Amino acid sequence: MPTAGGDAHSQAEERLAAVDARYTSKRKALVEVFIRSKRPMTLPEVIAANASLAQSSVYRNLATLEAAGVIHRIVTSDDHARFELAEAISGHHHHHLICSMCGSIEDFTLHPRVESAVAREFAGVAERRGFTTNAHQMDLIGRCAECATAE
Amino acid sequence: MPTAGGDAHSQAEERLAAVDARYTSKRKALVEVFIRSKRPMTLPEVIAANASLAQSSVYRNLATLEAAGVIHRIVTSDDHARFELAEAISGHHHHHLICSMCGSIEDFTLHPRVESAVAREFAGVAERRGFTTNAHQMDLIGRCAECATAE
DNA sequence: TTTACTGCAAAGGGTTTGCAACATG
DNA sequence: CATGTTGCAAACCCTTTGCAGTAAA
Repeated sequence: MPTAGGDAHSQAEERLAAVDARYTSKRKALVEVFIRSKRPMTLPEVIAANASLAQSSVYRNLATLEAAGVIHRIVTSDDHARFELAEAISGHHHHHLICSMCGSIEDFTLHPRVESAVAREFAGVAERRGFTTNAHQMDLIGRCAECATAE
Repeated sequence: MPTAGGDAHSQAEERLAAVDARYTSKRKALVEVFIRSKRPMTLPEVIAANASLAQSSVYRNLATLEAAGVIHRIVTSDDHARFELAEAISGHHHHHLICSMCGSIEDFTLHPRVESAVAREFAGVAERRGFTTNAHQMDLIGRCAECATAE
């Protein structure tokens, strides 16, 4: 099931094609930034990673890639939204440690046993409520190691 | 542990006092709006529920109440943030069904067994990463019954 | 050549903030 | 009285959008 890192680009191309969008060099460069990154990134971080990307185009391309299911957007109370490769692309189901002080986000995973127990529960709830579910988010909110000592 | 609905006000007063803030009539009215509401509310909804509340004061008071641990803020990709009573006040540990089309939010709960299995996992992860954890969020993203049929 | 994409600059809009009047202890 | 709160209006700033030029099918 997990997708090898290498064909994230071809996956992206396919998914874009399914939405009648092109996999342009700018979009490729954008996806490349996320492949290289180990954690969700804000827009300034994306542009810092590749200065040839224009702000408005990045926002537009992230929206397009999100609609195509290539990119996932994470919104916290931090100023900037953060973006990462969608799980279907990264092949890496995970959760987030979100620092409520500095807004940084790290990934972590759960034991498969707990993960599937939760998934079953979620499916039951969704069905009972007539809710069509795409995804869940299961994140830890707190203070990262740095911020905990900083204070 | 769960707090009876009735003393949400006194809890709020205590927590505000701990932060050297007053429990003014406006703040009381604001908390009252949340006590009466069954789901997280946006700012326009709060003001619609009590027109005597001024926008900027509500934002400021929500920030104060959030800092005091009385109110919890939920940010989604919807335009407005949503607010609800903090679990310590409502005494009601729950999760959210978030509609990615209309932004509406409903509450739901999990079986205590699954809930505590997840809590244990989270605690372990937090410890290993040096993360000081206050809370977790475990929400379902999808389409509410209305939006699913609407399309 | 037709349609999608890009980038600049400007607009949009939820949230925050300055400040003067007010209430509270 | 001294300090915290309120409300209006203006400022903020992340994000979106208009538009003219450019690349791709």
